[in-house]
Amino acid sequence: MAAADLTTHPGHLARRLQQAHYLLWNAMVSEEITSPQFAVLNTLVAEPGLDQRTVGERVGLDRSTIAEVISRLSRRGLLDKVRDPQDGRRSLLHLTDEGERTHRRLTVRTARMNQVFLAPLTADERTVFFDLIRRVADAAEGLRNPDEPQVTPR
Amino acid sequence: MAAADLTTHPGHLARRLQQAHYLLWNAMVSEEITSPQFAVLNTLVAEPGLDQRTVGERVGLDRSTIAEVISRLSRRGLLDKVRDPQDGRRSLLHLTDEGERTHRRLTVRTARMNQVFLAPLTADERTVFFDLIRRVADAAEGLRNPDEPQVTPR
DNA sequence: CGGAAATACTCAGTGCCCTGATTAATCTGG
DNA sequence: CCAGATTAATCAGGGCACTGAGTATTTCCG
Repeated sequence: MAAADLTTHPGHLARRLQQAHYLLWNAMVSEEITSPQFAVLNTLVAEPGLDQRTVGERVGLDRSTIAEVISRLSRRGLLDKVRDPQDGRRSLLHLTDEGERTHRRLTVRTARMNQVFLAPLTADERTVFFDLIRRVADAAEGLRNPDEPQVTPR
Repeated sequence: MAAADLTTHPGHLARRLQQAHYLLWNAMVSEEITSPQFAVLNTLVAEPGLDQRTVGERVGLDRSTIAEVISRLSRRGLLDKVRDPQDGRRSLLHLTDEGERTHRRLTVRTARMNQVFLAPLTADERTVFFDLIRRVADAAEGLRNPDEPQVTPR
């Protein structure tokens, strides 16, 4: 009795949206490099030499997950990992030439995939789509870190 | 050079949204039962006796994942799994009393959590939020099964 | 009837995602 | 200066998500 309607549950919709994206990514972008892996490459293109924890923060991955993703990228020779001589706890990350080439190649394909993914929406709707999701995600993340100012600097 | 802006990548936003939901679920609903597990319980409340594959279809999980989720729920005594005497390939699923109690208890908490999760949006915005996500997810799923009629019967 | 095709499920393998505990290095205050 | 707190990374463990291959059962058709 009284089963809930999952189509009005944001968590269920978020999961379905992510799954749909996963499948399209595999079909249109790459079967080797995943979307989170691309996010890491993209961050290191913008800010080479970041440490592991900060990269995780940029792309929204916790310490354990970012360690796994980086270890896979490193194993495939897409990035280098060296101990910070100034602070022996940190590992500093830099893309290899191969890593930069891969990023460049996938950037083009990712843009194409996003076009297909968002095709059902008009330009105005896409703006709203981004805005609504961002607001919900940001607010929920804010609940986790009550110490941070409500508008995160940066 | 030329790093992409991930805040305009729907896949990245979808992942962040799901992670935010995961954390809130853990904090406000249950640390034992996950959101996909609740979705399975919910489906079996509405339609007892479904087979495994159909449940997976209802909640959007592939054959392997639904098998794992069901095995966990079964191990915890929340559902029973019996071979269909009419068709020896199928396993038919029914909630136990404990499973129904758990579903009832979590339904209340889930509703509360959704309120908190969607708090940043007005009532109108929530409607748009659901509509946009559903349209994008449905369209992407449609790309996978080109044989299905564009408006799925049911 | 009987073999080929389809179907439901399982298994192995890869990757993402989190928490809690541990280890190593740095920083801080008395 | 040095003991305790903090921080970066690792490790163990549980769960979600997919693909490809394999098994058992049923169905379809000649």
